[in-house]
Amino acid sequence: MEYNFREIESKWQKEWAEKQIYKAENQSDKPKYYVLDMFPYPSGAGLHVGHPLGYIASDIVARYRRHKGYNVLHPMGFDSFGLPAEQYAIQTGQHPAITTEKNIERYREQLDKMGFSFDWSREVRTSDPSFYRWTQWIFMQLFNSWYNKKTDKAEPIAELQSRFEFSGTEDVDAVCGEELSFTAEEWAQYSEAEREGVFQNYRLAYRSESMVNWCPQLGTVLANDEVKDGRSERGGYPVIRKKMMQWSMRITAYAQRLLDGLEEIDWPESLKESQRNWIGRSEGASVHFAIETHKEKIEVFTTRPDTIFGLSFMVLAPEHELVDKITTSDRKDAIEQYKEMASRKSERDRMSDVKTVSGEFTGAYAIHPFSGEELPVWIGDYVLASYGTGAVMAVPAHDSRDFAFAKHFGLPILPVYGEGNIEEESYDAKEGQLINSDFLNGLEAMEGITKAIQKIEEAGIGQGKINYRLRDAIFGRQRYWGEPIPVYYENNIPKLVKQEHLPLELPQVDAYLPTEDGEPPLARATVWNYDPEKGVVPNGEGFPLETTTMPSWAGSNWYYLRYMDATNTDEFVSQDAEQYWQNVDFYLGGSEHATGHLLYSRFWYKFLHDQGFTQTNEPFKKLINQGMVQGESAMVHRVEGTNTFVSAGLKKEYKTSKLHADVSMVSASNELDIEAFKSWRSDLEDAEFILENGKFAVSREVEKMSKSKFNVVNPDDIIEQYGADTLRMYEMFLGPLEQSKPWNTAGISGVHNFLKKLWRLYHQNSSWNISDENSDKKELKSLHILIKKLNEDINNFSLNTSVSAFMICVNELTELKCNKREILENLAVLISPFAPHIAEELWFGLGHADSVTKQRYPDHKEEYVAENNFEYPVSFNGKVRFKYEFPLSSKKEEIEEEILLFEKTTHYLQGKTPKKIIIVPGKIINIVV
RNA sequence: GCGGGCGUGGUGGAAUUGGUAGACACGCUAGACUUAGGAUCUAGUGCCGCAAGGUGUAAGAGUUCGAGUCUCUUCGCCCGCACCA
Repeated sequence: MEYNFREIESKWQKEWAEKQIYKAENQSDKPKYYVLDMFPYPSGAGLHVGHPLGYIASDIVARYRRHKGYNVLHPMGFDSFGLPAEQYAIQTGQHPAITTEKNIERYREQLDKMGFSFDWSREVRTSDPSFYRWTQWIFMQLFNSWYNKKTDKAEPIAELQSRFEFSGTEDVDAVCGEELSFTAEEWAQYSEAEREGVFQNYRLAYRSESMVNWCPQLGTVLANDEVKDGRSERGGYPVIRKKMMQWSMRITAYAQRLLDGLEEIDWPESLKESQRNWIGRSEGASVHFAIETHKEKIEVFTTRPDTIFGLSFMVLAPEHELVDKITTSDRKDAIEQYKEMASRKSERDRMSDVKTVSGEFTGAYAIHPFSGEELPVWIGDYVLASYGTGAVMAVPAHDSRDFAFAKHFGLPILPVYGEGNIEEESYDAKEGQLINSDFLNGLEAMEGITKAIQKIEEAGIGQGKINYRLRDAIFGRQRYWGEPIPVYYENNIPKLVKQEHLPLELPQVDAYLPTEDGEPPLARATVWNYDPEKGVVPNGEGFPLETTTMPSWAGSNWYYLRYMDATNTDEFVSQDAEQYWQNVDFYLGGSEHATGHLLYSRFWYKFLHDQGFTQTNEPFKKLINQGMVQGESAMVHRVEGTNTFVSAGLKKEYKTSKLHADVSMVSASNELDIEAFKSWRSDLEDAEFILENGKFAVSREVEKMSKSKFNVVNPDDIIEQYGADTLRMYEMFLGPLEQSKPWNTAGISGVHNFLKKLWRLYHQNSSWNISDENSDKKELKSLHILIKKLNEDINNFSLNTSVSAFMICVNELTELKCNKREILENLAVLISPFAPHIAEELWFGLGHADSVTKQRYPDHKEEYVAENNFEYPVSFNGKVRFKYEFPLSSKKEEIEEEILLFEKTTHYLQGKTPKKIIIVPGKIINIVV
């Protein structure tokens, strides 16, 4: 009987699906364990071998935990709103829902072949109205909330309203766009529109005129994390800065809590560091500077208030609102010209051009608050409008950027620390003693900061302040294929759609493009107005609905909560389900979501926590980033200007250019199938080949796996050839989970051979061959070492070494010709998380009717792992510690004899006698001296 | 520039956390069985050397009885942030 993986795998997959064996219950006496994969965007290309890497690892963990007696939630779904489906729709006119549905079907088919233990009854799709109705619902909660700094949590906006009615802004300490100040009487006089304007300043989901990243090619705005190096993350199109009325999320309200929360979660340090950088907390002071001949004050943020006496000028960002007000008439033209030039520069230009110093004098002077001296006010594009207050106090002696500016324009450089050579460069370190600084003289830098803040506060010109780099997240997208924002406009006042009208479903449109006058695609809909009584009505009736949609991260912000109670039609998740599952115990996904998805979902989770909907502080307790599986592209070398190809080893003798060949035409030993290559493309039909030792070789390059590089390896093909169990184990065997690695099919035969060897252990001469005799010590030892190793490895997510441990054990058992029932039963259970199909078949073959999945994972017994341990007591005090190995066969007497000899001869002991010796034959011993 | 991580055979990668470096696997070399199989089994395989032996974890130094592991310097690679005041 051969190991017929095709038959075995399809048989058990069918069986598992029919019996719904992986369905998780929301009530159980068992402890819960929530294993989550980052759900995929179903692209048209289908899955390649890289995608399932994480799913396999999490599936092993999920199956292992089930064996260990946990009630495991291991769901899967699809992040099905997104750009590619929309762009395909623009080209073909086909509704994105149709393409998406097709792609999901294909994904599901591929996933099913790999034997995953997902509970598909909980599947979610972000583009499904039954799902996004709750995304819209959460948006409404955010719209109806403000952030109270005093209680440090989000509270209902109605509560804020009653405060305004009672005492205006007095006693209101809120996170807001700008500090407002009005009395209850003034509030009473405000019109409805004015009031809403005030509320927008406080709501957690709000509209504001703000600088956005606008991508003309994509026709939409992008969030900061969707822009890389001044270009769009998707597509790589240029992004420009533009002022627009936009929906935003006040994530900045949660900056500190998002930072603090990182301490309590078990995530990779690098990922936490990325989030810390992104949040960018810095401590310092906010200082107001008076301007000569003007009422207005310039507010700056500085981390170095200690250097305030080294201040010699001020610089504003060109976009700063005070620039026009304070510029003197003689400087007007120059300033206008400079502003014009700065606004034309794209963000990318501005970043790539950090070395050129530029700026312009406004003609105005600010007053130094302590010395009373005049400080010229400049504008310069090295000051960013989006950070701090968009203005800096320039201390050229102790800040390299201010230094460059001062040198360039010949402004004074006043040192307040003696260190460094300020003729050459600024001295930026926060070390040394202050000089030339009045009341700060003689203080150490850190003391100087504290003292300066104290003096600034006493003088009433500012206060200590913590500033964050984190910006509010732009939430609206000028796209069709996203969740409609559940808002309509009554006399231009944004109002929420009634809850009973959710979901607010995407309307039909004639095309998926923006309109001619640049309105988002939803503006094309003819039925896109709202009547609070009737719901969505044709245009012409009711009030206009919002036409922008939510960004793709909206649904992925909270999908993991929906899995807990996926079919609930009354709530986004029931309290019972949420209380039971709480949060994700183990989350697995790529590191590319560090400052996007993983930050936004923590934000929403904390918001929902404030609302009393979630129990814990953090959504994902443990997180691992699986590495990317890259492709090994095959490059053929063509002699330039000809249709002649030269084998890789000879390419140096010719002038060649390279092109990608499809990896399916290349053998593991890099030999190209010339006939297949010729018939691949019409222009290659009459190609000629210069061989090397009778063969034509390609060269290999490791690149991202992609269709355009012809290096995609399809898991379906691997499964067809070797089976899902081999694929699963091989992907784990490839290397550490976190590490990126190229896919190389060459080694897969080793894993496949292992499974065949495993199979043979249970069979002899084509039939099952199991002995009911008792197992002997060697067999038990081999088994228990494996159990011990597996328990350790799976808990450490070190799955590659687990596969090796299986191989060692099976090699040993094969050598021992072991066919004992006790050993083989345990082995079937142990391998089940890794290779579930073969495990199930072996378990079945051992005569069991129930599924191997339900078996308890064994614990190892120390007595088998180290059965000959004994202690050798000696009297001696010291601290030397070393190890020595005895052969496996050693007897106690032999070892003792050996030690006596050892003590005499070795110089490590320096004539001393060891205190305690712990001995494990076959292993290294520990000698504590 | 700042922050985080890494560097081990021909290849993927192990190393009980300071204790036999190279587990396991691929590849390669021999051989066995064979009416050929992409089958299975045996032996070998870091490098130099016929061998004894020497040498060896990017390079150099240090701590230690002992360093792939700890410290410092240099080189190289990867990731994140970046005119952030």
